[in-house]
Amino acid sequence: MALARAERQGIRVDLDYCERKKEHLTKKIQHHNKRLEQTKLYQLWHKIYKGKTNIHSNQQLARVLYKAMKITPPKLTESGEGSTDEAALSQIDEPGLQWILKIRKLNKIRDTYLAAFTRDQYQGYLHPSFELHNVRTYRSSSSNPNFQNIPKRDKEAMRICRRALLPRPGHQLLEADFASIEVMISACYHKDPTMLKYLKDKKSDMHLDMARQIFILDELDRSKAAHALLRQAAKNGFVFPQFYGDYYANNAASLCDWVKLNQNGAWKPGSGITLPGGIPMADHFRDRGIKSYQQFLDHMKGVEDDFWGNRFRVYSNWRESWVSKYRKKGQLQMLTGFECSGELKRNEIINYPIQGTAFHCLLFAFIELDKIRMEEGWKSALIGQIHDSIIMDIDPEERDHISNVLKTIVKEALPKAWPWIIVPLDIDLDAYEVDAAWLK
DNA sequence: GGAACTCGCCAC
DNA sequence: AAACGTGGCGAGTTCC
Repeated sequence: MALARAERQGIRVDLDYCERKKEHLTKKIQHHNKRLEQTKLYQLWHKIYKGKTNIHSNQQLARVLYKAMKITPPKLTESGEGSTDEAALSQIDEPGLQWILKIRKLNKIRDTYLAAFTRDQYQGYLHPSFELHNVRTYRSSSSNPNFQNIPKRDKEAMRICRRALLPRPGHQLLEADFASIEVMISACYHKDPTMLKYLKDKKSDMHLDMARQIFILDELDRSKAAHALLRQAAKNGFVFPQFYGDYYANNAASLCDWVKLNQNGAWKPGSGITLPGGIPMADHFRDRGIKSYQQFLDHMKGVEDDFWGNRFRVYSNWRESWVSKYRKKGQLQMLTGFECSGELKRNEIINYPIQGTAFHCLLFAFIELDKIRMEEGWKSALIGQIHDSIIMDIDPEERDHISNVLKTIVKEALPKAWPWIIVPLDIDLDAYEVDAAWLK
């Protein structure tokens, strides 16, 4: 019912802006099209496909690149065909591909996001569906339009799309995000003492510790830009993928992307990002006995063994026993009481309970907040939810009260209702300007 | 002309 | 033993 009420409230959308921006994008796309048509790539393409030439066909592109031009595919798709995704194309040195990538990106913004906003709006408001019956883990899904995948990381796409979404006049948009909710919930299952210490002690920093170990640096200082990047690399290139069931060989490749080192053979002195003090990453590693990608791979194998065998031994044991229990019973039961059955792979078995339970914490907060909103007759509205965050359209006068209510729900009501929560949950609020779109 | 499929790409 | 988890959706393509 709380989700249904959010659907009915809706999100205000700037229709004039959407129309203007779609036209603007169309002109830009036409311009990139003209540049593409001047390339050798396109001329060969047109020679093969004549009147059937379609620059949006990846099947045609694959045949031009990998058959006609005899380029070796840098990577393959799931079904074994030569891939034409961004990662593949950016490894091919062929003028023309840059225009394909630019056109793809602008098309995506125009046809997936802005077009959906104008198509799905009713009287200037979007009413995306939030559904609870689609996802195997008991998370939610969203559609018509999907409110849970609006661009954020790519700054250009983010600005163009989010500029279209507004608060009601005189109001402001507000996001309330659970802090590290999946890691917090995982700890409620495995109760690993090392992990619990990381989560309870605000001075400790798991990702920084992992960066120290991965990059063999004793002194790491988050306030230095290069060190902050190494921490990000450790977090997104090792720790989180490991939690999801990834392994060291993939991590090693990803980490090399982060620090700009080769993924084959020896590392050239002077290569890689520069560390504080002006030392190149490759030289730093060389002085510590790692001179090539192969040696880095061996190093990462050791880091992984230590991660699960020593640092998070209890977490690792929980995974194994959780998998055996599922295999014995054919079913797993979450801390919320929800069950999953059917054929599950190892990584699914260890991920589902964490993902589903984390979302149920969000749902608990969403429902309680909505209840209090109705009881107290707020002008502010709950308008959506993105797995671990609540999106509101608020009256600025009510902001402090909403903040207090939310903090109380998350820090007091939630752990009281669910005593298996043995970690300190928190939620961070982030408000946008009054009358401003969904961007900073 | 619609269903079902692949591929690519956006979010958490 | 296994090799990153969950979705929605647009465009192209193939099948019926």
